[in-house]
Amino acid sequence: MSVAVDALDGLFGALADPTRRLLLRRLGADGPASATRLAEDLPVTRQAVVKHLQVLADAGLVTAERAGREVRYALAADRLAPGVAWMVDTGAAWDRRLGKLRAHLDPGR
Amino acid sequence: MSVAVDALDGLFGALADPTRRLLLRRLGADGPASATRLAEDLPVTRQAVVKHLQVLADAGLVTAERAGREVRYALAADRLAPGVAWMVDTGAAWDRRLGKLRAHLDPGR
DNA sequence: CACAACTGCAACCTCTTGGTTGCGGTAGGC
DNA sequence: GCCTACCGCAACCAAGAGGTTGCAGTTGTG
Repeated sequence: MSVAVDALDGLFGALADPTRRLLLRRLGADGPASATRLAEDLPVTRQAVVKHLQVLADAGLVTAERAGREVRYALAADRLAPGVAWMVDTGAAWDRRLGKLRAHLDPGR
Repeated sequence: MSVAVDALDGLFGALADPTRRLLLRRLGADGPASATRLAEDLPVTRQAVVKHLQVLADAGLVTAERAGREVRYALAADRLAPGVAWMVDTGAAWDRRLGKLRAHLDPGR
């Protein structure tokens, strides 16, 4: 299963697909649901949805819990945090560089 | 070239690869550089790096500017914003739902 | 019990991705 | 003017992603 060298691989990889982002949005807005139910509104098969949900689960963005003969998938939105952190960090490093550059070009302030 | 239906496809897709994240980090930390120079520190060919930089450029995360016989690639960190926004929005929708649920379960305060 | 509704597994197919090699073009240095 | 960097294009390749179909297993209901 190629144990993602970096957890961010799984995270951003999961978010790279529009269907998966839609699933996350639905789960966030309407609450937990089963794969069969989620597939009803989508132009793809239940199996395809299951695969997407598994990718999301591997990335930790979704939790799967069995309830009788259903499996309810729920959003785990806190797992988005590392992604946000990475982006903010990267942007921050860039800002610092710009800051230094600006200071250098304009030492008088 | 499959004109990414959603710009977020390109953004998250670009960030899903560790080599590309590394490139962004380097460009952010050390400033603009050429593909040849960037490839020196990586275990892949220049051509592979060029392809990665093109993906990043398509996502708007990097700008390419010709300087003599070199091409300097620079980070465009502000393009990370839509990604951050999407994540925060998704998390926020989830929080609101949790809030309503909590209010419903515990109306006494 | 019998039947309907869900899930789970597996095979298979096509298109994309990350990577390589080889070669031809162009810009600077001596 | 010649040689040495760089860049750009194209062909090619193996592996993975997204999707489908078909079928078997499990759980709830009349």
